[in-house]
Amino acid sequence: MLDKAFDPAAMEARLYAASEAAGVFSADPARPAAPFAIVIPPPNVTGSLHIGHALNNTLQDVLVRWRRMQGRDALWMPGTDHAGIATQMVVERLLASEGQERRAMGREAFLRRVWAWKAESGGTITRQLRRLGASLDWPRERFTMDEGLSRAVVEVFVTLHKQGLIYRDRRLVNWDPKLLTAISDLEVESREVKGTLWTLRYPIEGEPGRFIRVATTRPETMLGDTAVAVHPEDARFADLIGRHALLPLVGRRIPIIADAYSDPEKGTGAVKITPAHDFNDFEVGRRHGLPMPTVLDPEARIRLDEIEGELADIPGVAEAGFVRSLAGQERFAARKAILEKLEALDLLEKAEPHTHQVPHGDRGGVPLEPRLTWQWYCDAATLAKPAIEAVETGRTVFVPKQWENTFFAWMRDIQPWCISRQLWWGHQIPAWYGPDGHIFVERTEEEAKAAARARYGHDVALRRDEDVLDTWFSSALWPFSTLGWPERTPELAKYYPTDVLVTGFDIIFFWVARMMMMGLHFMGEVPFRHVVIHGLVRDEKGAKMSKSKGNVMDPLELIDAYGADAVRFTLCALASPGRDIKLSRQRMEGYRAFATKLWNAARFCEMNGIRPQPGWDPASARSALARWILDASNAAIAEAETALEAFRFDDCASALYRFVWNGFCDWFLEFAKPVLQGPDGPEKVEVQGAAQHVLGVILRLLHPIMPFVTEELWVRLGYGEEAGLPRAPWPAPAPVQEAEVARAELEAVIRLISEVRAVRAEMNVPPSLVTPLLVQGAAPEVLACWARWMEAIRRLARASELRVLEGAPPAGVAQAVLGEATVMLPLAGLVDLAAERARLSRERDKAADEARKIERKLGNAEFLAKAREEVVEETRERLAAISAEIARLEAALARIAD
RNA sequence: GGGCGCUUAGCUCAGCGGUAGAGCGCCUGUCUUACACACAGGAUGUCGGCGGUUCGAACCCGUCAGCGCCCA
Repeated sequence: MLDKAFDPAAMEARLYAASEAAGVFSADPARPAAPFAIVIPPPNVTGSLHIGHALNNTLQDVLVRWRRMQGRDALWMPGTDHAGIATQMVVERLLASEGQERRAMGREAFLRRVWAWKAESGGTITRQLRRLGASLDWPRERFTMDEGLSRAVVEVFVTLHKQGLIYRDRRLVNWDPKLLTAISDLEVESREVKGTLWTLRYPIEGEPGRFIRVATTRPETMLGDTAVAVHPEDARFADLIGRHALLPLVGRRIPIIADAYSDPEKGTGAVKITPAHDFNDFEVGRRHGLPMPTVLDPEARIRLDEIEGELADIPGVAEAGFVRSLAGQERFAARKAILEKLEALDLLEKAEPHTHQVPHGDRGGVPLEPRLTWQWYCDAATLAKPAIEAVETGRTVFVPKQWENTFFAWMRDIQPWCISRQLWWGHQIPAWYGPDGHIFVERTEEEAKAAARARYGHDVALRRDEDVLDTWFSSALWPFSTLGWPERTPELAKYYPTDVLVTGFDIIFFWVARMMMMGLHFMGEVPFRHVVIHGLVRDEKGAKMSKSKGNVMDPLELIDAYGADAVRFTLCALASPGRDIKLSRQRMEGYRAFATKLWNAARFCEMNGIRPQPGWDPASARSALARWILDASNAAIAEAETALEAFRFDDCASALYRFVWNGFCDWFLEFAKPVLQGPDGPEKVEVQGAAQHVLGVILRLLHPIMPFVTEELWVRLGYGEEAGLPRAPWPAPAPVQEAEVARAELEAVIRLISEVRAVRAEMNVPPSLVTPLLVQGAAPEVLACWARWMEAIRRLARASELRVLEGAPPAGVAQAVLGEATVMLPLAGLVDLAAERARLSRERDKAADEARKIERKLGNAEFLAKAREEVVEETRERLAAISAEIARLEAALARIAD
């Protein structure tokens, strides 16, 4: 016997372990079944499961479990990402706590340490995914830094380099002065900062006392100014174009140039140009062939080596000694010193409060410095073209389609992708430098040496590039590198392209776009057919969850409290496309109640001799009740399937919720009770047969969303072996004879019971009081139908009998109008006649309102002429029905008039 | 500044051309032997404002307002 309530904590770990051990989550390329493949968005190896992962992986698991049950050879590829910066930071912090430092220990020792950390702590998130119930194919688990994937990375790098799509370039990059590495445009987060706009005066050469005023938010970079730009059509400065200003403090002669970049409306109309420290200035510098001295070192401290020779002393303008004193100063300290000096020289005109956007590193969180450095770049624009085309032609479809615009906007204006990082943890770039600086990009050191020998005629010492690749470079290969590429494995042949990618919109650029580019370039085919984009999980007030706000909901804690099934069901039910999810504990309580409801329905079945009957044939069902529930379960199957095909997890969840709770429990089991508790016989056998069949359908339909409670019941009730449900066949619709007739029959009974219940409740009739039902005006077939269901009506409507009223009704009746029939409940002494009159009048008025609306519609000649015929017909029928009802209500009122 | 999305019952959200829906909450009643994480019943909406298209608009188009996100 099942316990009174189910206890998820007691069963989840056991059930998962059994399935995993039985290998039911494993794909098999040798199986003839059609594939269904999803690759997991690899979580950071440093990560632990947060609510966003819970959503993302629940949705994937629902799809995978569903397709697996449909008989597909389903592969859900697990793995983690080495997460360059994040992991390096974690291990560096660990070292710091031990009083150690990365540089002091050296690269090799540090990397050994990271691997040791990974071996010890890297499995956290994969353990947590198991608690969620994620049916990943664990034996295939991969890591972006493992041997095979690293080989794929080298292969891709070398190939793209030989194709000219990866190259070295010296240009401005976003430099993180805290992490001391270049980062890509995408890792830049612009933050609004309340700062100051300073107006500086640069003296005009040869005209003492005349100045050009420039506005800047970054006075500390002025040491690297090599021009002042004004708009070519700005009359105020026309006579200055072509002349020179004297750069304060430094004494450098800098030209006043005309460039449309300078906006006459902004600031003073003149801007200082610092090509090595500002992206816009860099472009101006390029256009005008300006020198580009760097005046900040990697840690954003002042450095003077590139301008040392230019330092001069000009009274009232430049002071070489002062500038030298800035060397090594941190950028914000230098800013302060420079402003003070300018003020002292009367070259600082004003300072105004100014709010502006300042680029920050998304990892380090400090303001970035544009820095002129050599880095490796990937020609994303070239790779993007086929990816754009693939989405345009529908080879890959975004769901919701809306997101394709976001994808296009990014891809059509894509910039060169800076792929080198000045870190140690990651894939080291396979490039070696010869003594003359020539670069050899090869798969191995041996090949690089051979290439060098071929070039120089003898062996030379090669120096390997120290940098590693952007983490997203290896992630971009994930859909094929995990399948064994560059080997031509059976897995690659069978599962690529994968079917679906499920992810959040925040990584469309980082990851989806890059997988599209690399997949198309190296596999010649898109990496996935559908990209399902889900929303962000927020707290119940709609605020983003964050540690600092303290509103984080920990999925593991939620699983402990409500069970994994309830967490999963909640996430599915709330996953409306294109919307963020506002998650609340209250919602989760509601869906835990649903799991309990299912458990108790199964318990009821068990108590009433409802056991699995594998050979039971639904087509043999004769009774209306059996046919009705079988037909309803067919509808539920269709609804669930349609929803999942469209990635409508919310629709799937609500359709199943309704069917199980309202259809199966509230009506079917209630109707079944009189039969089940009555004498043995064919009727009971048939109801038991239908019940076991439909319960089996329910357990399978719910399994993708609620794998644990369904599997526990599946096994406990005897539907199958342990670990059997994940591979049980997805339910097929059962053939049902004359389903229409059964539907009409049950609808008539439900209607009667509902109406009688409503009347009783409104009249405050105590449930303990049973009454006869007196019927007037019912069609003979309806009467017959009700008679057949008398036992159920007796229980559910608390009726003692149902009989046709001959002659006048007794005094003190409450009445329910159902179409042509009127049902009366004799309640002499109990019924408050005034209340009953009020209730019936209210109903009458509502019906009359509705009738008026319909009449107006039918009175409109244009409606009759232009509306579709079925619509007109339907409207007429509605009017007829409602008119009849009004007449019955009037009659009922007349019967109890005072 | 550009782009996208949202605005429907107290709350969270479905519905996206032909009779306004669900869950929760609220109110009333009930230990009716599967389930009080339950059962039965009830109340609650000029579907953000305005204008247009249409026989007919929550739904399509325009416009305004408020909110949110992304990119400059």
